[in-house]
Amino acid sequence: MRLQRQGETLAGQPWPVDAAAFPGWDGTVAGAFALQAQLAESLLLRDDFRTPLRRIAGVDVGFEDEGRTTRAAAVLLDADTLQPLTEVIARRATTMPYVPGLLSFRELPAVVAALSALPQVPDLVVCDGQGIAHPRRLGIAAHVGIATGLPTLGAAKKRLVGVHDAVGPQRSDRTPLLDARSQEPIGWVLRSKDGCNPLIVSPGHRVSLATSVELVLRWTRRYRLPEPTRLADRLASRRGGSASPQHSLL
DNA sequence: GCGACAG
DNA sequence: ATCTTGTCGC
Repeated sequence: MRLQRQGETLAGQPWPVDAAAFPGWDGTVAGAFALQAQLAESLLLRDDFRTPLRRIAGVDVGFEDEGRTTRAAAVLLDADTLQPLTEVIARRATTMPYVPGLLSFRELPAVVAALSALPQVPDLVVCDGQGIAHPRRLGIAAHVGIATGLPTLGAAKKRLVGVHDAVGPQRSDRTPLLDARSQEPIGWVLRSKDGCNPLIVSPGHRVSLATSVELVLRWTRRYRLPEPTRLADRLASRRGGSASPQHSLL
């Protein structure tokens, strides 16, 4: 990789801009950083969702054609039984490369398309990735929340930023994820299953720090990932599992 | 300058 | 994320 001047991207040129999804973005890294910081100011970090929750959704992304096509899967499930009600898939041409910290610029368009294809609006959305546990507090879960207005939270398999103590070995054991500089809490490191690596949980939009972990724990059954994200992950990654409604659109 | 770095 | 077999452990 070669040098990079101000206003340019890693490839030396601005990326194609999706005006609808990223209003005002100039396609540069600097512009993306500024947009993230600005959007993060609109995040509501208090519980502001329908109770009791009835239908929740899980979203995840996979790729086809050696990465040329982005495939987003959204699964709507009953908030109590966690049984899948509907599954949809949306495809979009991939426009951006993966850049740590800019994941939403690559996956958001397809994710929003998939959520829009659901027959009913979910009360809360679980995303595969960070919420506010991000350099500028706008991980994909937070961005999806701002873009759709829906309550969201992120359940990531790995840490992007933040520091934390060791986590206990038992399911439900957790430790706060803190901003390395301010020491402010930005999420949790949660042992969702015995013997498995912990999850990094953080609120996205309209969900509090305290509630984000409780919900992820409540929605995690016999696997490491919470059901919403686990099911969406299976769909997006072209894997199967058990029988369930397959309302594929697109 | 040297690592770290969601999916 | 994706390419992929076997293998160790609950």
